[in-house]
Amino acid sequence: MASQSRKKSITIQDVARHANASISTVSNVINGKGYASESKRREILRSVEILGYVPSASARNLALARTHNIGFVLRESHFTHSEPFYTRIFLGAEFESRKHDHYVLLATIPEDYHVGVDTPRFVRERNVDGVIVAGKVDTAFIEELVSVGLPFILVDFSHADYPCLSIDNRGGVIEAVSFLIEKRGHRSIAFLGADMTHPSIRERLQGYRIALFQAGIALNEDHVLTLGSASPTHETGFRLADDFFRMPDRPTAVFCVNDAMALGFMRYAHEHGFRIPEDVALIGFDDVDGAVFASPPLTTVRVFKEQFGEMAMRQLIEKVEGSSRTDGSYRYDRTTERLILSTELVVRGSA
Amino acid sequence: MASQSRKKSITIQDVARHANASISTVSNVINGKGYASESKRREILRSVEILGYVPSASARNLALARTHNIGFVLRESHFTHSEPFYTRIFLGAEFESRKHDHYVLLATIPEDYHVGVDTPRFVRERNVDGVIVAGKVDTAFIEELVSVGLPFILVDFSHADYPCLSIDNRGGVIEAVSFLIEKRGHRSIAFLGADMTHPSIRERLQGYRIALFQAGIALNEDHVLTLGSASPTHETGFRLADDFFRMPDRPTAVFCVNDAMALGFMRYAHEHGFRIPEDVALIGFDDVDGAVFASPPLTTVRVFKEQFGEMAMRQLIEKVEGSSRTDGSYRYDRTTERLILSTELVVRGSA
DNA sequence: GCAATTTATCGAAGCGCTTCGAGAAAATCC
DNA sequence: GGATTTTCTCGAAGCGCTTCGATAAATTGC
Repeated sequence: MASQSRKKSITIQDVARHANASISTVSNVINGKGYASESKRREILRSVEILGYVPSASARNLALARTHNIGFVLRESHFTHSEPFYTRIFLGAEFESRKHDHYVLLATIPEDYHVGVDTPRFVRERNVDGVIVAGKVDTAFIEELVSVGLPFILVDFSHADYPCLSIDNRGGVIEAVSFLIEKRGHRSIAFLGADMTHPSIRERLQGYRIALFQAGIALNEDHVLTLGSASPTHETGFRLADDFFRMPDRPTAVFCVNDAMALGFMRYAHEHGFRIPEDVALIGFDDVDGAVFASPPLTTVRVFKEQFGEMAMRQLIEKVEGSSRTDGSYRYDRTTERLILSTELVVRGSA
Repeated sequence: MASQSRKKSITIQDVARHANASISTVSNVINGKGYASESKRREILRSVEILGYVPSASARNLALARTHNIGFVLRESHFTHSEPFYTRIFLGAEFESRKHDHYVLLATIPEDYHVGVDTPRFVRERNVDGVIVAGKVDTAFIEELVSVGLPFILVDFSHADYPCLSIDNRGGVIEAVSFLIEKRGHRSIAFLGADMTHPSIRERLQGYRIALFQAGIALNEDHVLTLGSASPTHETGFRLADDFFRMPDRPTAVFCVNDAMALGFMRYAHEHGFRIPEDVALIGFDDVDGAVFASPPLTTVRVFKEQFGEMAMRQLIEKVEGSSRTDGSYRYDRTTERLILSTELVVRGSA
């Protein structure tokens, strides 16, 4: 059974000996640098094949002062809810990282971050070449990243002038709300939100306002229901639904700031005998997995999450590679500082 | 703005110089090995503090021929569905890994695995000290792991004689079904399943049988509804619900092999006007996030997923550490080969 | 045809760390 | 008090890789 002797892994030395070449030549051939005669190259490659040589990452990293790791950071609460949204982004990033021969190290940080205490191990140990920060995090963390000089990119969040990748929140909401107005004939539409300090959520609110404005509908502030600083969760949606259905002159449609809330809203409706979309039309944002399984399936604004993660990873690696070339110092590339990913309205049964 | 010069990171050399000691002494003090006078030790520690020294993982790994990485492998489909079940296990593992100063590298492999082609990069490059395999994977992969001599542990799966960690599937189902019988007075209970080749699912079926037997209820094979080799997904649950509700002499309660299926079943019921638990009582397995938000909230068998991941990580690291000490060869510790985690019945509205 | 390039190949120094002796100094033993 | 043993400290040899010259051979230029 599985008693296995530790295999002495074969090194570049072995290849060199086997191919009758020097270590440096082998290294060059493998990395496609420098010169090498066709014959030598072939022989070395053959030896690599025969011996099954695979370079040691540790050794290479040590020599290159690179780690080939990218850190991925989110807030604890995001991951603990196994938030499908960020999970997908993570997935996209992970996927992309392989193409570039990088690994992704994950870490979570608490909501209120304390520099030093909560510092992810991989930044303390400088065990990553760059960091992807997903979602809203304590800005103290971002500043720490800056101070240790680690390249990073913010995803679905923004802060000061740092490079970031955002969703087209405004555009997405405008499309959704305009759809309710133009295609479905609603004139009275509520906005349900939470955590209104979040940049993305503010943008969604803006989108809502703009869409109403464009349609010439006066904004009724009573139609904007938010739960202070609560997170936009299923639970929050459920609670706001309670407020909503008690409204005297209740709107005929609802836009929820994300799908989790929309689903919570939907559950409330179910449990209280309100019908969707007959009694109230509902649109969410994100297009999470559960959206399509809801009954009725949720109409929502789709965000291409995997693509989002991929993009972030690509941007970051580009920056990292760039910076390692011009050794000494690097500068963020102004042209790719802020990217915006567009969304797509997915019309299903709820609206 | 963020133009930042690459900081020359400080090394053990710097500490040695600053503390007026030799490199080897510094190394010893840091790792708590060998001898060191109290004065020297203090001085060195102080220098470490002042200079903010953090050992380079690459260098240490190279010297120790260890990576301090643990691989976590699942099937693509599992992760693509952002399967909350495995995500949680991953989380637990990730969490535990930090305590032991390890990182977790994630990889997915396709359903039908081809040795060599699909080999996760970290096993090809021997970039991990051990591997956690979550869920059912192609056995070819497991055999590859054996052949390269990488320690591993199977989670929620088992194969041959390899170390594994399982859920108490049998016990969990027995508790659930007995509950339906004894506390809720059901005498006719259906079993909905899928992917019946999966060890865990077979065990659940066994549990179902045992519970009926214990209650002196004759097993009616027609009450076991399965969808060949399909996965136990939301969709599968939905489809089997259709079969179920068309049954001439339909049972009064249903046990679904997991929550995803139960939720799918529930959606079907909703959409077709059947009421839960009035028309049919429903119990799932896993206690996924969505279970509590369903209406009615789903009664289910809770699996402690995070704990599951933690446990797997602890086991694996123990094995890895052990093996690196007795250099040369290691042997699996027979006493911890197969661990079983118990479950808990969570009674909510659906039964 | 000889200097100037370009191409090939290699040895050796280093990346930052661990660890194995070896040599001193201090403590312990009869 | 001399022989052991224990404690302390350090230099140096790796770990497997990249890379910077150096050297030599082949190619080019005029």
